[in-house]
Amino acid sequence: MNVEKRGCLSTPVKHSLVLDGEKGELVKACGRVGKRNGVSATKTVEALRSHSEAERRRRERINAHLESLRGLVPNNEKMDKATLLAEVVSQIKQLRETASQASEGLHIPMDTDEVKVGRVENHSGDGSFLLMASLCCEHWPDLLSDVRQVMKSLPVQVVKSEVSTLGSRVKIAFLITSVEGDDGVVGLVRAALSDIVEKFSALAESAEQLFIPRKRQRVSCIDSSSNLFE
Amino acid sequence: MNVEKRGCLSTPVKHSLVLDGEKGELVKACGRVGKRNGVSATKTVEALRSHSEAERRRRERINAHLESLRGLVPNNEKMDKATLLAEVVSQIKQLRETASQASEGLHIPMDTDEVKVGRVENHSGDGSFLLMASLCCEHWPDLLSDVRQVMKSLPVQVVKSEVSTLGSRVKIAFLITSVEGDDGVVGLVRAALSDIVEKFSALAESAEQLFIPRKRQRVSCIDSSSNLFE
DNA sequence: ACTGACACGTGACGC
DNA sequence: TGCGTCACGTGTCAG
Repeated sequence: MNVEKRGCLSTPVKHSLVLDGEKGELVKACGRVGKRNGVSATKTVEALRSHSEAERRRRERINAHLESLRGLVPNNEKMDKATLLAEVVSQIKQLRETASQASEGLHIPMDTDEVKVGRVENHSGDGSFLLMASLCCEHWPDLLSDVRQVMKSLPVQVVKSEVSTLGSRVKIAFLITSVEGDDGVVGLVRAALSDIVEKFSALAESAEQLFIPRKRQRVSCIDSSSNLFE
Repeated sequence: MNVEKRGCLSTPVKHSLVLDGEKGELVKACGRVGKRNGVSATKTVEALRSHSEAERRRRERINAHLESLRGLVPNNEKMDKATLLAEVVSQIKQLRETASQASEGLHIPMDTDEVKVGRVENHSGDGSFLLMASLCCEHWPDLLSDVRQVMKSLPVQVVKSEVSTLGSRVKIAFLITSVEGDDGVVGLVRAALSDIVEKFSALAESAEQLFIPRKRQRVSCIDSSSNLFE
């Protein structure tokens, strides 16, 4: 067995004192007591009693949370403690997946940087092409200005834009048209947007590395960090 | 104690046999063995050993799920088993809330000005109140700056903000928290946001009245007018 | 009879 | 030191 072993298993048997019954009573002193059964015995049994009570409190706390978890999974009752936990972990994973899926269409920023550019179906066959572009990254003070400037420099026209924040993350989505129908413009937009998110990555790497070891907050979904309107 | 009690607590002490050591060895027979220590003893110790091994397997299963849960909460390591479970239940509740929230509010700007402020259910009972606020109005150049400034002056903290545009209309939605639980802050936020939309109405009334009779575009959902990044 | 699941008390370890 | 947390073995009940 390669796992670390703690607890009483690796030690020689003791079981000197046994506490039992509704009230703490010393029942057995099977091993060598060694010394007299005077005041030290009562002290020992009292310590033992408080110990077991503390342990019972801990168990009650854990089981209370476990029961409150039972109320959150679909098949709440009559479930193994282990399978309940398994159900909980799958529930969390599924919730995260659906949350991120909902954010696909709803533009909720995730915790990973990304740039996506794709062509939408031609909306009216008038030679112009419709593109859907989005970038997701950390927010920094001049992000919107930079984005504005970059988009102005591209041979596209922004039809609709939507910026949403979640904590310190920000996602900006565009609906843009381009008269140049080839795929070159797709790569162009993607490169420009990638430049922006990489610009921040490089900018952050220099300062972040000291006092923010690896915060990487997972999707805890509502947090109180900075946002666009700070 | 009114809870059902199971296990060895309510029974007189037994501890007839004790299994210990790396391999199962019978160490002590403290109580009355009663019968001979013949084949029945070896059978008993074998049963005891398989029992403890099964229990260890069960523990390992539970702890494995617990560890995989640790990987899903934000502060994964060095956390109490109980507080870990508490964190998990709050995580699930928050994920459900945000999931339901994401599905309901599409945040598409309408063509009528409006300000909505409402209280969301307490998200974790930690005294802070969660508010949902949104305003919808025409877009003008300094709208975002004004909103930013107003929100900064309020005794609230913006947790999430989302701005979407449709044509020349813009809708800005906030998820904000406030430590002051009374309804005063609701009115405060509503008044501040109403100030903003009225500010534009007054500003527009002076100039608009001549050359923009009644544009009133309906919800044609994707159009190519001005946007936030123009 | 046997297995799995639970609660309990207890030793070890950390602060 | 004492208090809290953990893993362990064990008694006990249900299927």
